[in-house]
Amino acid sequence: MRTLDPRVERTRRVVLAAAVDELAAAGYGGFTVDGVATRSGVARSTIYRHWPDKLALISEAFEVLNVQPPEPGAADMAPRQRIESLIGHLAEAFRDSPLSGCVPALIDGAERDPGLRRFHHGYSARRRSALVRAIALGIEAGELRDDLDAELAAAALAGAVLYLRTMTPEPLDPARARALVDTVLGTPT
Amino acid sequence: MRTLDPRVERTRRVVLAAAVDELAAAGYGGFTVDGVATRSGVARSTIYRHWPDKLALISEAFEVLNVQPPEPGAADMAPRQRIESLIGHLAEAFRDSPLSGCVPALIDGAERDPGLRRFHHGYSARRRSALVRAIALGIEAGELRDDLDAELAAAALAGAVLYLRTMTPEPLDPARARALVDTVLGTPT
Amino acid sequence: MRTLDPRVERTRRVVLAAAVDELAAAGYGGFTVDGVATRSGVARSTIYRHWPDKLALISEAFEVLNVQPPEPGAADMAPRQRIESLIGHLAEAFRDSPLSGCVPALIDGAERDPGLRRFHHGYSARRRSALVRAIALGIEAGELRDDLDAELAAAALAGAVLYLRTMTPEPLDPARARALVDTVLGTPT
Amino acid sequence: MRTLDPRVERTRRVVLAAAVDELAAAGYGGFTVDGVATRSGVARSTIYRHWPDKLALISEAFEVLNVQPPEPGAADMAPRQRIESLIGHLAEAFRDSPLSGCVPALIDGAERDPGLRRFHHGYSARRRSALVRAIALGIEAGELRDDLDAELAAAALAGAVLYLRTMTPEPLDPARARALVDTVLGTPT
DNA sequence: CGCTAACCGAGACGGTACGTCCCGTCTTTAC
DNA sequence: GTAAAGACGGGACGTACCGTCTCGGTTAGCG
Repeated sequence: MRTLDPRVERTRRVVLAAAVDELAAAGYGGFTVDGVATRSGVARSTIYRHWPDKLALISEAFEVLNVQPPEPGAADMAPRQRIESLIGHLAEAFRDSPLSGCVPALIDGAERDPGLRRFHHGYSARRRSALVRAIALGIEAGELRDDLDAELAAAALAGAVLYLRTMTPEPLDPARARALVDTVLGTPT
Repeated sequence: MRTLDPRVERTRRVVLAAAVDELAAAGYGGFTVDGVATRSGVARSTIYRHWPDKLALISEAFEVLNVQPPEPGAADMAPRQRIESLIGHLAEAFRDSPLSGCVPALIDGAERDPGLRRFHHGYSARRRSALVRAIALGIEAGELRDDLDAELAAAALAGAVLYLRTMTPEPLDPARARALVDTVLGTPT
Repeated sequence: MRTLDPRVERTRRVVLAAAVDELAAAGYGGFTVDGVATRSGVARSTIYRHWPDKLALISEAFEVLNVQPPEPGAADMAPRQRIESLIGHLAEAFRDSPLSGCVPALIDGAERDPGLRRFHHGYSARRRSALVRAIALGIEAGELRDDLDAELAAAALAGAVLYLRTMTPEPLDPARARALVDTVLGTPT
Repeated sequence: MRTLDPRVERTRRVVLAAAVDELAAAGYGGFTVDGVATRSGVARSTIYRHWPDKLALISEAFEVLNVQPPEPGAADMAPRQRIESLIGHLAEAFRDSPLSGCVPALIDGAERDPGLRRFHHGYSARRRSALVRAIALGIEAGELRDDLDAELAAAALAGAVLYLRTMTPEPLDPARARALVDTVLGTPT
């Protein structure tokens, strides 16, 4: 059983893709195994052969979305530029990507299911840490105010994107990422 | 129909209270009319006589939670003090109040149901406006940096509270509200 | 709740009728609640509201078949005539009636389910007792051989009908009921 | 395929044995290919390689049970003795043998499946013919009443055994085989 | 202070989705 | 190269809610 049966590989792939679609379309609450079966063309019984229940499927579908933003040439960027880039990517992801439609579902789901919560918090921590690192570097380099709490600043930056996405009709326009950074971290002198 | 039948009044009251409990306990997804009926001791049919469907009940349950933080003596406070107070209240609400358990549900629910979304965004806007006003006042008074965008700053402050509540295991400790304000708005000179 | 809700009465009636059909068509093994739902036009969920499970429905469907052959003027008949009449009716029932198609199902079902078994044996006993009584009367009256064991003779008579129905392609022709009686009880002198 | 692969022979043997067990334990309705696979230790797919479907396996399992009662020295016995012996064997088989548990299943199964029905009726006919022959001989020899219909008498004798097995809680005690024969055929003078 | 209108409880009903179990077909892997 | 493993589509099971509906019984408050 070392090598994976190609049928299994194929089934897992198409079902997960369909699950992501379903999640974005119907949300955590409206997510339906029947819907995934229909979308994917895979029989319900087959889905249940691979995932013990709906929750397991949802959790794994979320993991599919977990595509870390690349950090190419992170070292080459000035901290502030790096921060703007990260926030820009975040705003982008929260506006356009399939992830965007799933964020509310993920937040609610994490509230109910411990496993999903673990995944969700872990993923957020990983994403956040890049931002925290960049802010800390900026402070160290004297490029940012030294009264900043890097953790809180990161939470404020990412939180603003989250807030505008989930609490207002208009998510943050990626073009305004710089304005946000300026507001929170101060205009560079 | 001017005066309300006391039976109706009583039914609406106990059902809504039960609905809030149910929401906090089971979340948006696990919310069950049967559950509310059981909790409240009111028959399911009676509930459906007063609310057209589950969503309407949920929406109205949320409105019950909508207790605007009082603004007594708002004028008496210095803007910065006022901001700290508002954020402190927000952090409090997001940690302890029954509202806290419902926020994730509300976020996901708003994503699916237009009516709930309207309510949710409207409510957030009302809450946010107090913060924006205070920040604008602070800028005007020269108490805050003049390169601040009041709207973005408010989103960053409230967003940090939201972010820590929904994306990390630990919501913001109200005692750290001041540290957050200092980080986002700058330490007062 | 003394009087029965007419909807309930109606549902029970049409579902049981459909269940009898299904039983005759598909047998004990092939019996399907879905099939009954389709036949009856009653929703599956409604069926399950009235019967806890498939078995309960099957059992009650069998009871519907339990229409005791009338014993009008039983006293007026000579014992032998009475016996021939009973066997004739039995042969008739085993050839034509809806019961006929269900007998094999009943026999197999009784083997698996204790409740069904109780019903089945009790019903058989009631049916048999009329025959036993008639035979005993015949012996007493000197109309039948006195070396007959009434119980065994009844089992042989009813058993022949059962045997021909279940173990051969051709059930007993009711016209041959008399021949059967003559063979088992002896030709009247 | 002239000579049988010993592995095939072995597989057929153990699977059939397991099938008989399964049949007796679960009945026609509860019979499960999975169950046979588990009981026998042979993989489901292997079973399906040797039998086209569940029914074929069941049918052949029944044939395993088809061990005709030996007729050694049949010629040596007086007809009546021969009849008593046959009925005694039958009563025995219907009380103790693995066959007994399968009879109801066989009866119901034969009702639904033509192939099984053919087998079932054919087998019954073979078994019955020995009885019919013995009765006919007895009539010929003047040992039995000459108003007997041999076929009906055989059906009555075998039917009584069947009836008591399937329609009453107590199958016929083999010790009472003689009493049954006496009742149906008359006490020998 | 009695009548009428409404509210209330109980719960039947048709649906939809869940997660389980088994069937019979089929591919894939391993011996 | 054949047997074992087991994936797959399919379909029934029994459970849990949903939202609609009908039915009597009670209770408020108007006349």
